[in-house]
Amino acid sequence: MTPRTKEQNEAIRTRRMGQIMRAAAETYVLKGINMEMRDVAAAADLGYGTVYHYYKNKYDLLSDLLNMALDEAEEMGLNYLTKGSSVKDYGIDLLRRWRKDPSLFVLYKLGCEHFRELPEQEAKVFMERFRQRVITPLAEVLRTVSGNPRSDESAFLIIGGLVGCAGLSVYRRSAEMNEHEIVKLLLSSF
Amino acid sequence: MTPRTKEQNEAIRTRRMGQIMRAAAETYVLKGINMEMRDVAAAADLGYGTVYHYYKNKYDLLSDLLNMALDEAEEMGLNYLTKGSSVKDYGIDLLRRWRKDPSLFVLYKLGCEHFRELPEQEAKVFMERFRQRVITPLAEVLRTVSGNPRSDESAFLIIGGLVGCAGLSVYRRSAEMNEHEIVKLLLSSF
Amino acid sequence: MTPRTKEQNEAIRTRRMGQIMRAAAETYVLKGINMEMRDVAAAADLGYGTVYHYYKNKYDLLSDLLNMALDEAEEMGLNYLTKGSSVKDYGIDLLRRWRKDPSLFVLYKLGCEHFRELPEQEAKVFMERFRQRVITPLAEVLRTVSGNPRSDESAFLIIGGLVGCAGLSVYRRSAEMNEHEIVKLLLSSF
Amino acid sequence: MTPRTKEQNEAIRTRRMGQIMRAAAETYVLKGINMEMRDVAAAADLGYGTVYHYYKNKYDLLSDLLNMALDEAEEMGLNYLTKGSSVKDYGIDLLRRWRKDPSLFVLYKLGCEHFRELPEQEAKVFMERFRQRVITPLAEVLRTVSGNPRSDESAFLIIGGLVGCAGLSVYRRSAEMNEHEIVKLLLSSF
DNA sequence: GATGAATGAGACTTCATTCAT
DNA sequence: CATGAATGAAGTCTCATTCAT
Repeated sequence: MTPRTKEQNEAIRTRRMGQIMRAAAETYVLKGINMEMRDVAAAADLGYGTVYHYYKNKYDLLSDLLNMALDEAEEMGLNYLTKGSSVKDYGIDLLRRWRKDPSLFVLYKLGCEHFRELPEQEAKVFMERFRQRVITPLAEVLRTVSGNPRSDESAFLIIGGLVGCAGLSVYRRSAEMNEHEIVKLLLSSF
Repeated sequence: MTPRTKEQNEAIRTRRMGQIMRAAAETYVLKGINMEMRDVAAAADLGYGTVYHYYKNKYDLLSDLLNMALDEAEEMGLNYLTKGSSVKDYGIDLLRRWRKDPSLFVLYKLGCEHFRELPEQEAKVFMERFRQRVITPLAEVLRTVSGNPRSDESAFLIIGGLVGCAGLSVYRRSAEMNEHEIVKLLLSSF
Repeated sequence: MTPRTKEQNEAIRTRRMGQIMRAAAETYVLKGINMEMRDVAAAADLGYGTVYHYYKNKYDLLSDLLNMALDEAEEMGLNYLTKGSSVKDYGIDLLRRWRKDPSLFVLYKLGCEHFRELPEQEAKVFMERFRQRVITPLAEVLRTVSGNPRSDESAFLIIGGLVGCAGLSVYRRSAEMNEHEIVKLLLSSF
Repeated sequence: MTPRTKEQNEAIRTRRMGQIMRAAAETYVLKGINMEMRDVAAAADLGYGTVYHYYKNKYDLLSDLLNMALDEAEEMGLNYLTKGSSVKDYGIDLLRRWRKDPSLFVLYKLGCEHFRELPEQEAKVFMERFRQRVITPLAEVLRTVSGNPRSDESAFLIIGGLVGCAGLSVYRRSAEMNEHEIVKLLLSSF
């Protein structure tokens, strides 16, 4: 009888956007940049008009997805720095999160590809953010731990290697991923 | 106005197809699966009708590209097995070839993504070939070298890690790539 | 929490419909046939669901608008005929009303364009009404005043010319419109 | 056997663009801003992909149309100024051209509506051009002829009135338009 | 052999309209 | 009565592919 309150609407919006985001991440992992809005809508179990109710277009959706993931990635990095656990633990943690949260994996994957499939301008912006909020914090640690002067480069390599290995199971869509084996291969020197 | 001889025509064909293939690989690296035939033609410095003169369609072109690369990859593997050089040398060699020949990198990259952006049927076929002609030979060596029983898995991880690391410079389109650093990171245990 | 009386509801309805109608006219002037229901709702300072609470659809709203305007136009014509003022005064009066009431201007504007942006059937109906209730009465006067035998044609031309001139200030959304100058230009022979 | 020469291609392009432009003008007159690219293509007797081969999008097409018309309008104005014929002759000429060349009519029509159905930025640009290349030259003449100090305003009114009147027959899609009657109504004082 | 004009399937996106609250 | 979330029909536009020269 009375229309929904502002709060109710806000709650709906929040829920829907989460739903869509999750669907988008899954769809992206499956199809890559050619994911269709129809697929996303279907995966979110919504009409596809609804996706456009919340996101102006495909790249807007992808942007939001990446920004959310950047927040999570940064927070995870800080958390790791604070707790001061080892690089190996960091790797294990990362691999586990990627498996649980596809959007996080998508961020790192695109980051390692310099976001090349995004519109040029956007790619530049995200690359900068990725470097600042993900790579540099890790590089900082590497510098502390091993006195590596080219640690930015090394941080990139570590992430690149992890992404490459993780992709193998992500794209196989197998539940299993032997984080320990990967970390042993890549991070045995830490 | 004398017509060309058969040999001359054949020579032209061969040259053109090489030109197109190389252009396709470069374009793929730049744009991913969304590379346009127009881009390929432009990169090859040919009219875009010409690409269709040589290749029936986009996937035909991509297939040819991947098959060529498979040949090269297999040969390189055999060569390596014969000469019996170390896993590290193999890695270094691989990284160098990827830098020089984008199509070879594209093969390994797609392989690590299970060729997921190709039409399903084609993806299956290529995945099978990739495993047989690239992964298994490497796994064989690993088994010999280290007695690793899960060596297929390990071979995949090594390739995945290398692809992830190599991508960092490939996509940055920088000439430099520190093969030794990458190999030290990934293959220090070999 | 006492429910509203019938009268109160009726009053609300009337007020709302006026609000929406005026908003629709303003929006139409601004955007033309591509006016969006969202724009109308926003201009009326109402939620956009509310517009649909009162009008079944866009053309229903436009129809109502035009019918209201037709009533006013006809009444104005009768009034003018009765009072027997000059064609010039009629012109001045018309220009003033258009400035004050956008919906009236919209009616004449669409009339001069044969309602061509409306669905065909509706266009026909409105064209007929427009002719009967607006053009013919004016033509009648012209015939009396100047013995013009093609007075329907002339009436149309007069209205067309006035609409064309008025549009200049209407679309500029400037408050000022020099009615006297316009009438001097167009109706100096009357 | 040989591909087309540059000149042949250029000739084709020119012809096609003319064909499309003419079709667009006709379609615009018929449907207004809601003209569909399909309609334009059909009117030009071309596949609709072809329209996009020549014009990036609907507004690009409309822009080109208006710019062409601006050229013609300006030239006509200059011609008229040079020959020094009367304002009445100018009116007659204008009305005749509008009848023969819909794109010219579209320009003046949109000009009188401040190009309000175009994207805001574009509207501003075109309004400026319209004023400079169409209105001001006419105003110049009016100033000379009648010493009118507000001649810009008057020039607009004259054009507005003519457009309003001309629209009556244009939208009726009747071949006949009594230019003399219109000019007598509007320009008897010149 | 080489080219670019022409095309339409299919993806993207808008917006009128429905509907639950 | 009032609202905005949800939806899909219908339009816009891209791009792989065909074809005449």
